[in-house]
Amino acid sequence: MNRYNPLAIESKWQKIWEDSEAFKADDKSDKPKKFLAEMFPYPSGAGLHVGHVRNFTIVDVLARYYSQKGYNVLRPFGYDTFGLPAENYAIKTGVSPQSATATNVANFRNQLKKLGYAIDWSREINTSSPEYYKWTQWCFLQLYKKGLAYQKESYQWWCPVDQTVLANEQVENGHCWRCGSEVEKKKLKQWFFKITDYADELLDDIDTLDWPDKIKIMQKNWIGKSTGAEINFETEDKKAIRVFTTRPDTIYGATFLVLAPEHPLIKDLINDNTRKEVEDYCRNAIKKSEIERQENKEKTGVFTGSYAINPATKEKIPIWVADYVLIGYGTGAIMAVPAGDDRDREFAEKFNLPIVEITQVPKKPFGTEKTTYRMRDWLISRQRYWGCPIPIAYDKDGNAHPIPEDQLPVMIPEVADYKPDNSGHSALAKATDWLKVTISGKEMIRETDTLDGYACSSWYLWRYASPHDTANAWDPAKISYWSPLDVYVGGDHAVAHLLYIRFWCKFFADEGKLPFREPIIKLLYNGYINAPDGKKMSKSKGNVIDPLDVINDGYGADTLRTYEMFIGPYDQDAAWNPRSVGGVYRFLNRCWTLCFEAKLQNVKNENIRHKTIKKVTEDIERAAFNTAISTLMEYVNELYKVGANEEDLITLAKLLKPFAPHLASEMLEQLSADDSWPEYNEKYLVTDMAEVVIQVNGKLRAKLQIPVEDLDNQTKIEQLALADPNVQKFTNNNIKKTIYIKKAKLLNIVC
RNA sequence: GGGCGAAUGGCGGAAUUGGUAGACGCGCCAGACUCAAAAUCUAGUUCCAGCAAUGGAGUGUGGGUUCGAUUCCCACUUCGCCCACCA
Repeated sequence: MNRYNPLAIESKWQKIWEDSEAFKADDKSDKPKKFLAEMFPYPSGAGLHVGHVRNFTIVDVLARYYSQKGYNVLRPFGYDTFGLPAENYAIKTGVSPQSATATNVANFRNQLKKLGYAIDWSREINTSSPEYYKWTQWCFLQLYKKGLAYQKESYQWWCPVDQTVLANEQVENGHCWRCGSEVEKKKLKQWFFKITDYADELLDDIDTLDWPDKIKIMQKNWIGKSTGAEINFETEDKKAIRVFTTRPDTIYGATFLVLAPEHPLIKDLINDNTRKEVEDYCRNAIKKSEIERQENKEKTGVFTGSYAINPATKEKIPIWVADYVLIGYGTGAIMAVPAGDDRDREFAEKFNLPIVEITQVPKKPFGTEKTTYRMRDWLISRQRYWGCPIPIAYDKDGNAHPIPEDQLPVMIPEVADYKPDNSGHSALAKATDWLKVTISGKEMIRETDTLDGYACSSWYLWRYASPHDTANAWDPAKISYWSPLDVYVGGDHAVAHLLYIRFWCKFFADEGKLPFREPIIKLLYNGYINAPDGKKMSKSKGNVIDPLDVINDGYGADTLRTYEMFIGPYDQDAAWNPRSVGGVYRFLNRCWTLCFEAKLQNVKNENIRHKTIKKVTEDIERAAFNTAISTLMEYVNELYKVGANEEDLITLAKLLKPFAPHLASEMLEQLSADDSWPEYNEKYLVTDMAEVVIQVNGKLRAKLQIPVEDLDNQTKIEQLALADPNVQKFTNNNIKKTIYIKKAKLLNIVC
């Protein structure tokens, strides 16, 4: 007797798919298209983990399902290869990031092939290859030309260990998202993208997206639009202090002003008595790490010595400095209304400032209407070697000049030592020859900052349309055929990446380079897979499940894939259960046995077969992969009971193929069948007899088998129900009314 | 502090629009096959009572709406995630 041998079957089909370039997408086709992708991974040295497998398998199930349905499917793959781990590894070992990245990509590619993914390998992209980052630099220059890439000196998050600036999104509870060390503030000249120009459109278009509400709400909160007013308060010597408030109507209760410690007017408001105290306070507050500000929410502040006039009450009110007012939001100054705002009240109580109830509301509002956003411009400078060089050079006066497009890419030079120095420059500053560049005949020095990795991932989906184009970032005709992306799958970057890619899409649409304003139609945001103990998998805890071990232990890729789809709803976190893996293996083994070992039976299974087709199809459409698989399990269990005919096995193999493509291909080959997605026929969904549930006062008391044509005959059903002894026991001939729901095949007798 | 979500057997989960709660899988239990084990197959498995038919209870807690509530409403408890002095 033969046995299900997944490893033999899988290597056979993987070779067939590779040799025939089975998943090469067609740039022109009469068929409707589907463009599907996962959030491309950072290829770490550890290789694939089970979380990747969940993410990529969802895409693969959809890609195979739509192919089987007759769509022209584009399912490419890429690697997000710039980043700190490769650079830190280089600093530690001397192995260049270029070389470590090549090794890791090759390892990922081999592992992906062992999973049998339906990837168009001719479209593989890699953000750290010069052919790719040339166009990342080109994108930067387009933004620069329109004034959307600009330099500004400001206080920025600085990670003292990684020696780099971090964006707001890369600071988690006052700690660096990479190395976990406490971050500090540093005043630096940095490059920014002006994402705030698109704040309104980014906000308004969220409602048009077929994305999870959770993500949409997070993006809305991140953008944080609020409308209010800016009001000028004059000091006694006629200096204007502009404040922002969402409640201009509370101005009669404004009893003092508060400025952020970084506010530029502070130096004009202090006097000889207050100078030292205020300057000390500001210096400390600016230096104070965010973690200290958070841990100690006790209000602190100092009086400047100056007063302003409340334009509503004409009262003289003191001007204070306090770090609970943030320089980056509004105008960096507020009118404090302690009677209406908890923070202002706390401050007033601590410093004995007047708390005045709001007695009137101004008929004509003070100030001018103003909208503000919590979202700040996107800080893109990174003082790191292993990133996309910013295509800028400086003349001898320090003025920035773009590198001409025909001089792209600005290549990453080879260096001997990858360590950044402590002057705030990356290791690129050590490449002395590379630093020198001639633009329009003038000697200049190159920018040594590199771009935030999120810039590289802000356009990669469009590169998939024409990954080898040497004349364009993306081919206009091909991108209009494939884009926008129909389904994007991932479990990370709810705000950052998914907001940035929307921003670039809108910008390039305005440039006439993209014929759509939203890059991703549908987003599936998958949950994490945790260790069997329910905790996060981590090397230090030693609870990591290696997906390649699961395959090589003999279960095979089909079991691994099917198990990860069966583990639970795709959007929820799940804990790995080794025993359940065995259960899925048993299921595939039963499929194999039915096809290769069992005798075909002359049975009529139309009803169960067509019910199965309908349910599995609908479940895949609504991304309920776990119940699609349980439906297939029910079908197999039924076929074991009643026997299977050839049509049953063909249908089973076709429905199974998105999840277990190797086994299904083997079955289809044995059955000499193609893999076209089966259609169900409504006429087989109905049976001769139907079960009607009889309730008395909402409690189940009997089940009746009646001919289907009698389902419309309520009188007859009632008669049959009342003839049932168990129903009689509970009704006692005392019936108030009956409710019959045909759709639910349910009769409720109320008494 | 604010926002969002979740809570169902021994465990993971199902119930898609208010209509038979517990599909499917794990585990457990019994049987078949075997010298035996593994593998495989068959049957059972929410709890309580009962040989059984069947009855009672039951979806975090307390209330409400309804003929009927895991599903809708109100209050609460616990857990998870996100944001967090944004005026």
